[in-house]
Amino acid sequence: MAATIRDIKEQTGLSLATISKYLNGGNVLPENRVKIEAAIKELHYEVNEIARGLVTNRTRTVGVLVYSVESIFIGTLLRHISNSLRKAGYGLMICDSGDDPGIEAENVSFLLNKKVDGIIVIPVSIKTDSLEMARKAKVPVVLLDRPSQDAEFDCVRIDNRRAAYQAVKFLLENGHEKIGVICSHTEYTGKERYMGYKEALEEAGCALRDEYCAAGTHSIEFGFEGMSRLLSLEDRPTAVFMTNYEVALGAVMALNKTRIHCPEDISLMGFDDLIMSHVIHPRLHMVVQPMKEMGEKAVELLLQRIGSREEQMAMEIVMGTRISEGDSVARVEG
Amino acid sequence: MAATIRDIKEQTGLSLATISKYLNGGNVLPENRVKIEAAIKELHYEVNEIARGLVTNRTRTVGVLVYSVESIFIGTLLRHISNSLRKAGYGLMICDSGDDPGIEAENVSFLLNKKVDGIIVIPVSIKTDSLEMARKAKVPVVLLDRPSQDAEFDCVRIDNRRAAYQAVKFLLENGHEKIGVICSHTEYTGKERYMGYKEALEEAGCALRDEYCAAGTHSIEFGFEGMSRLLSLEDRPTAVFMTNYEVALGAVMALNKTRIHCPEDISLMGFDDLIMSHVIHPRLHMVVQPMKEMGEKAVELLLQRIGSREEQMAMEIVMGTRISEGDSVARVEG
DNA sequence: CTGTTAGCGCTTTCAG
DNA sequence: CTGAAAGCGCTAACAG
Repeated sequence: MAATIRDIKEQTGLSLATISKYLNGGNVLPENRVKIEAAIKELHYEVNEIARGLVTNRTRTVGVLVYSVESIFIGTLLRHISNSLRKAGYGLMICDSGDDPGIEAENVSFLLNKKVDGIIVIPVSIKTDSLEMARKAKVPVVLLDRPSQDAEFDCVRIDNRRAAYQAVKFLLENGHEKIGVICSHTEYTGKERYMGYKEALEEAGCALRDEYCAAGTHSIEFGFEGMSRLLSLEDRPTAVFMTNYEVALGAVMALNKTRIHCPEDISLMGFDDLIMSHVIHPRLHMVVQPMKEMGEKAVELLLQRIGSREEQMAMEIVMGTRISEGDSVARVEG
Repeated sequence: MAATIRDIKEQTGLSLATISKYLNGGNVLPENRVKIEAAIKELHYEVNEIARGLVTNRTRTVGVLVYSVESIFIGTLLRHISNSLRKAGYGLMICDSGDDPGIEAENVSFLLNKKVDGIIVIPVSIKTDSLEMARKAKVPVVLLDRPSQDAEFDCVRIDNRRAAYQAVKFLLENGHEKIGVICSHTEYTGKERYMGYKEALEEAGCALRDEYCAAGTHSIEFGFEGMSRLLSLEDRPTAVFMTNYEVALGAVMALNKTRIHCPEDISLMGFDDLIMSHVIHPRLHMVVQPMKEMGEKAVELLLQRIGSREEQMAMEIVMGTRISEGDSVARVEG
């Protein structure tokens, strides 16, 4: 059996209270501090977090609820979240919702049952009914990547619409007028990014052509299909905006199946700088979100909420994005 | 505050013991059962897992230690593990080792501190020193995908060497003699798969040509680089075996940059049937491992170990693989 | 089958 | 600053 605080008591002759106080960073006479530290070392003592949790009602564990653990985007975010949490001594309990709001709700209740101190969620949708239980239980929740419809929860995200707007504007500034888009019309980020695309075109007085918009899901499959569709058009676009990482992967594969070259024949603008970017030639121009900072901020905000007793107003942290330039956008003459 | 077993006691007039017994599936008089159930419903009572854990020394939580949470292969495995675990009422605490054995060791100690009931690990390497602490603490460990050097731990995996052997044999049977390989020489699976490749060629009496072996890491980047290298050879191979998913992705991208076509000009054999397979044209022939079954088996074995008190001999579960046929292998005439 | 009684290992008043 | 004592919410003997 592992050593307990009681063994330390025997070893040092001090009382439980004193030892506990030391363990929690309280002030203890130097000589006692030395004794305790020696005993801890000798007995390989480590605090039993479970017992501590029972009395403090804190488990030093946070739940992380993601819409799909298979997504590369999520994987990257997860790495940063996990690192930050570890640094703070917190563990993370992961739940995969499999893109299903019903499972998401079940997972919330599971996590509450596990008595997590807080929950970071990358939600399936902006309808966040599934999170009501957490609110009732007064367990802090921080949304990541996607906000809730009514801004009732803290959220860390980017301004998807503006990011897309800037990306398309970049294409416009390079003389492109026939700009296609491959996006998702089933998810929040995809829809927002489409709106940004639309606004940029409208502002520039460009006609919005239905056939230039390939709307499906944020998946490699659809990226492939969408790009194939755009390329087969009689009057095909001179530039294409791909609204997420998976879409861009599939789209580039589709392009590579053809004789059409980037950037000579067609310009490309992607979203999210993940592993692929080091592989694709030419290097893609793309919108970059600060993944690391987003993960860290979400953790920071959550821990802050966990730390403060009183409830506060929900807040949104909107991170900036930038366009990383590659070699995939050509200048065309109007 | 949430209701406790004490509130149920007040409500029903029964003793703690009876209620606890009911909660743990024991036999209780029908009338009492009804009373208890009514009280539970009314008070929204839920067991406090923390308190239970303190006395039973079980947390119903297992640690999952992965070499990198960003890998798509891991993501897929994670989904299956997480599902199985959830079904059994277990939570999973994830730790990302970032491909670093040092961090892996730290994570083990972190998980032990969190009092997980067992650990599933997809290890950084087959040198599993980092797991010694778990063994000492008598916390069951099940390895997944990669075994430990000395087979000291339970393990669920495939026979990488044989799987590769069969894949290459398939190519040989289709008349190919000039077969290239893109593999990793830094990781266990890559090395094993290379060995399988080698054995198949030797058995068939084919010469092993150094320039046909592109050895690097299991990454998209290296897949791209390796394939580029093979394609640029004067006397290039007629078929290429790509020993993992990321490598195959990169390799296909490299191929698509050229005028060389698959399967007319070159045949391809991949490894792991993940999302990509639905996108790449022609559909790849590939070695398929039973990801779902592997994840499930690992969980099953671990829970079994957790359940039985006595220590048993380590066992290996080696799952079968199969070759999924696509359109990427052409028959060539010897 | 049910109730009583002890704790699990730790924190936390409250005195001293 | 330190110690004694109570108790977090639950399970596990052991009687009855």
